[in-house]
Amino acid sequence: MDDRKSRVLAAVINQYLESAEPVGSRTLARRNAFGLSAATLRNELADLEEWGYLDKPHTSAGRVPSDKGYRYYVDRLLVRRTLSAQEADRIRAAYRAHVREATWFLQQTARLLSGVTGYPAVVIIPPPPTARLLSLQLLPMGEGGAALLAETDTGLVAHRVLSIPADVAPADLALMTAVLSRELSGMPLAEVAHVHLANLERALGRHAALVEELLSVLPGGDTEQAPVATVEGFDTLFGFPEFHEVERIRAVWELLTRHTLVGRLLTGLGDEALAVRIGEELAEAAGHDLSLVGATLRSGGHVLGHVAVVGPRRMDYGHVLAAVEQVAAEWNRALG
Amino acid sequence: MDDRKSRVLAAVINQYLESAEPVGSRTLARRNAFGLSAATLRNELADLEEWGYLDKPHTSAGRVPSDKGYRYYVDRLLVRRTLSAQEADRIRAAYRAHVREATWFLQQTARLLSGVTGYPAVVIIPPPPTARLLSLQLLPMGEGGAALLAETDTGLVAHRVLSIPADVAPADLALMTAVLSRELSGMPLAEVAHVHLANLERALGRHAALVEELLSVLPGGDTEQAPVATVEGFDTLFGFPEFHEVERIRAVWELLTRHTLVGRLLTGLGDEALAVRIGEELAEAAGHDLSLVGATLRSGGHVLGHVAVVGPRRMDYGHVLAAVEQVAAEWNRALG
DNA sequence: GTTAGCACTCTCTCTATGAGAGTGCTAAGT
DNA sequence: ACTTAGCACTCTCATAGAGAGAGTGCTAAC
Repeated sequence: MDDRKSRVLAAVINQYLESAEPVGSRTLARRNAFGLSAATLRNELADLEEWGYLDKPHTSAGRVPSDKGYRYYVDRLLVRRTLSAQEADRIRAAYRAHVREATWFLQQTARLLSGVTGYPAVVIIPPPPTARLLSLQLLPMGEGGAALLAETDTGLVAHRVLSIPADVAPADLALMTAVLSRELSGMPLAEVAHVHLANLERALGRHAALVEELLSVLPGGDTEQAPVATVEGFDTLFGFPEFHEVERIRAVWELLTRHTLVGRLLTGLGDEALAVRIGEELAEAAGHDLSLVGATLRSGGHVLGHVAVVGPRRMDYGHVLAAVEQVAAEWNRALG
Repeated sequence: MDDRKSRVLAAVINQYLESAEPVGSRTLARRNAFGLSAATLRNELADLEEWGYLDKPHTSAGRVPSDKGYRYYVDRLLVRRTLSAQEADRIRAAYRAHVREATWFLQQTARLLSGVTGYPAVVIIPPPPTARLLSLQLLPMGEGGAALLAETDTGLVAHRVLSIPADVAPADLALMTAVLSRELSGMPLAEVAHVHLANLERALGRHAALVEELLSVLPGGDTEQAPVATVEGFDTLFGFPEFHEVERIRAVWELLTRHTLVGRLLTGLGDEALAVRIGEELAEAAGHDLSLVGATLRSGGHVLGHVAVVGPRRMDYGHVLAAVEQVAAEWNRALG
């Protein structure tokens, strides 16, 4: 692949990113100052197609980038862009807040990323098998209420507000807190909901059953063992011609909202700091005309979850890469 | 409108609810045992059309119910159905949990209703001007963290987990809690975020700025003055032929996710216990082929918010009415 | 009041046609 | 040896016309 072919490939892809229409030799010659005629470009295009960088929808249509073409473009041809000052500020500002709730954080991050890029964004935090309970508090909360707060070593706090029977006094809650802290702290979160309460029962007496019930609603517990995932900006897809059929939209919806699918999508990123997956590389049937730009979220040393922008393969990779990278960096800084 | 015409209208609507296709006199005669010929039915249909209960998409098509037709059907012809035992159980079970968080409650309710009916469901709780702060607590939470818990007289609890500077000791938090409780309790929630802190400043000294910042992230405060709304089950719409064009889907998405629009939609219900809005009755441009079945959520005496199922006008009103009614009743029982 | 019959209307599907865009190949030019 | 003009060919898309199918409204007979 010589230099000229690279330039031609880049030109085809850039034009296709804008127009979403197959690119023909004529318009390519006219719009770019190659100093080459359409006929010469046709030869170049034929070579690029033969080598698999371009596809043709049908015999007499222009060329369209293939997965391999996009891949080459992203790896070698793309000029890494930096975000505008406003965008960078917007991202920094978002992480200046004091809030430290898992759900709030996820939603803010997804919304921010979708807002900046104009594509849907998804954040997922699988309940990490490694996450351990640091503290567990049960606090009186108005009449008949109690707050259950659980802090893990991932830096995020899970919490639930519960109602409790009237005959449970604040002192009882304090007792439960003491017992639970002693018995459960340091325990992997995944086990908390299933913990056998033999020890607890003796210590808690008549409240044992209540505690068991309370623990089961803890996020990450029985009722919410699915990973916590948030998708924002789905509606941006309505604007792209590649999703003008309902079936396409539906397939992407399915992909983005079914936790198992998103989970597979994002855990596939492993611990790469910044990764791009194009079309078939996603290895999801529904995703063959999608691309994903993702990053790994860390807390302390280990992998906390992933954040990604998902959009049509015809995506503004330069911009999205910069945005995802920046957001992940700010997140990691804020929680690291 | 004599009895026979009513029966004909009901038959047309029932058939249209199933098929989504205009109903012709021939099939109508064949499927229903009216003991009448197609020709006679044609006369009846012509009358019903003239009176505005039916429409014709074009001259030589069958009949389709009009808003007025659906309205008559819902008000007079519909046989109120009861939910199946399983459905009723499912709804009851959902409200047996001890959780009392606003967001959790909203999401559960919307998901439940959508799951039972097969249409999208939406729950909205506008920040009630009448809601007053009952208690406000600031509790230490792990290292560098604090939980801000605010209980209002609507029975739901708002809360945020925050990070705080390292030099703020638990004792400081206790002080803040005491001062804030004294100064703010009984205050309408809407004012809390804007409260002038003259009194507080004296009492809190160097922590005043911090407190001010914390209060601003309180739900219902500055950063979240929009009503809390949740939509679940949007994807059910993909299955209906009336939404097979992306523009339709997009319009409904817009309607359901823009808080101002949902707000208008649902506050339009006033305090009706159970209400049906059909097509143009919604008074929303995007909603002219939608219907809504909504109910009012109460807490104590006053209106807390609304819950609704939104779907195509061609909706299984009997089933949806029963489900919405039941869910609202359970909610009101759980929080009343 | 009900029904059969019939002309009429409108949509939907299928087919044919032509315009437009683009390709691949060949032969000539540099 | 590379580049370019020219041209035949292919494929899609938009348009128009024909015919089938479904349904209506009206009339006249029961």
